[in-house]
Amino acid sequence: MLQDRSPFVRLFGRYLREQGLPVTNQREVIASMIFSSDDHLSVDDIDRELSSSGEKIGKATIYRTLDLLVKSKLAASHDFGEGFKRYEHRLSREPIHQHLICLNCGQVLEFQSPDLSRIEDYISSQHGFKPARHKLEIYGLCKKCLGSGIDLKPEGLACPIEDI
Amino acid sequence: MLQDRSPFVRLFGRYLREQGLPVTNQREVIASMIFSSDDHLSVDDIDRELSSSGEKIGKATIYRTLDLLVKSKLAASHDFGEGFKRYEHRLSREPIHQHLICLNCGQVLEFQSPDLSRIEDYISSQHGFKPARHKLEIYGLCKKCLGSGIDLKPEGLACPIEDI
DNA sequence: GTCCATGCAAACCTTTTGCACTATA
DNA sequence: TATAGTGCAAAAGGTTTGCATGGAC
Repeated sequence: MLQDRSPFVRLFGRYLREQGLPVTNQREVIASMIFSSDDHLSVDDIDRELSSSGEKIGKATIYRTLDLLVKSKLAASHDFGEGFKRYEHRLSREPIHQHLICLNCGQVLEFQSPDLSRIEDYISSQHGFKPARHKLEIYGLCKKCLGSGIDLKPEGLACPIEDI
Repeated sequence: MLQDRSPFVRLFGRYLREQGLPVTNQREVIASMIFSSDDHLSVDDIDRELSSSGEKIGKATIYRTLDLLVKSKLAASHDFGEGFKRYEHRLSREPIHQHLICLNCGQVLEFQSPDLSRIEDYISSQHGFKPARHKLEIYGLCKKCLGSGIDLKPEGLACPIEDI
């Protein structure tokens, strides 16, 4: 059971007012949907859920509102290589950019590793690079899919380099 | 100066024959372009370079050949969130999936961190996950852009969560 | 001669944009 | 009432596909 997330919708309203932008019903509905779900939602997910709850909001408005949520830093967008983006709220203090992604069922699990920022700092300093954010994605098979006997098959050359 | 990469084109030819697929001139030209460059090439990069060297190869053929190169595991595709994919050869024995990406000029630097596989193994075991591959991307500003005084500005709420 | 690849154009999918209309403040 | 948002449809941009032709084997 999720805690009440309506304060975050109000926070988004505050952001809009700060920017001199109108707080519309559509924006609040979409924000509320993002804040109420702990999943990574696609625009299509949102559109389908809006339709099934009787809301009539155009896709363009969904895209435009998601842009605002990302700009406000209350939400973040991800690209898991599916050909479209997914969006999630950023209610936790530290945004998590580390994911375990199942290649079979597409489930996304978040995790955090304190060691990772050490790696980020070290590598960056080695290259004179100023890091702003990072993204670690581990692709593989989740517990559930492993349990149902699914396996991944390699398909390329057995040993590309040594075989020349 | 790059070493001679034509053996890899022949290797790709071998892969095609193994699969019962014809080895065509277009496929060899595209493979050769991938193997001769150590950059991450977009389909557009390839198309432009083909045009300027007088080759007339359709975009569909480029896409289809890149698919084959990826299947053969002689090349890999990346999505850096630009809205299109980039391709690179995988001639190094261990494919590198760690990148420093400049948010200003788009330059991509590869790096390797031995500590990362430790993290991958540890996290995976914690979640009963079977890792197949990973991707670590650090976004920020490269040395060159930092040197020319570029900086990144945050734009969201100063402190989204505490401010409710 | 049989497949399969190629090139072109059309289709596709996600995302963006233009515009007439409506709602916010 | 001024300004910006909304919805729709069209456009845009990357990628895929259908089909007639041409090339590999």
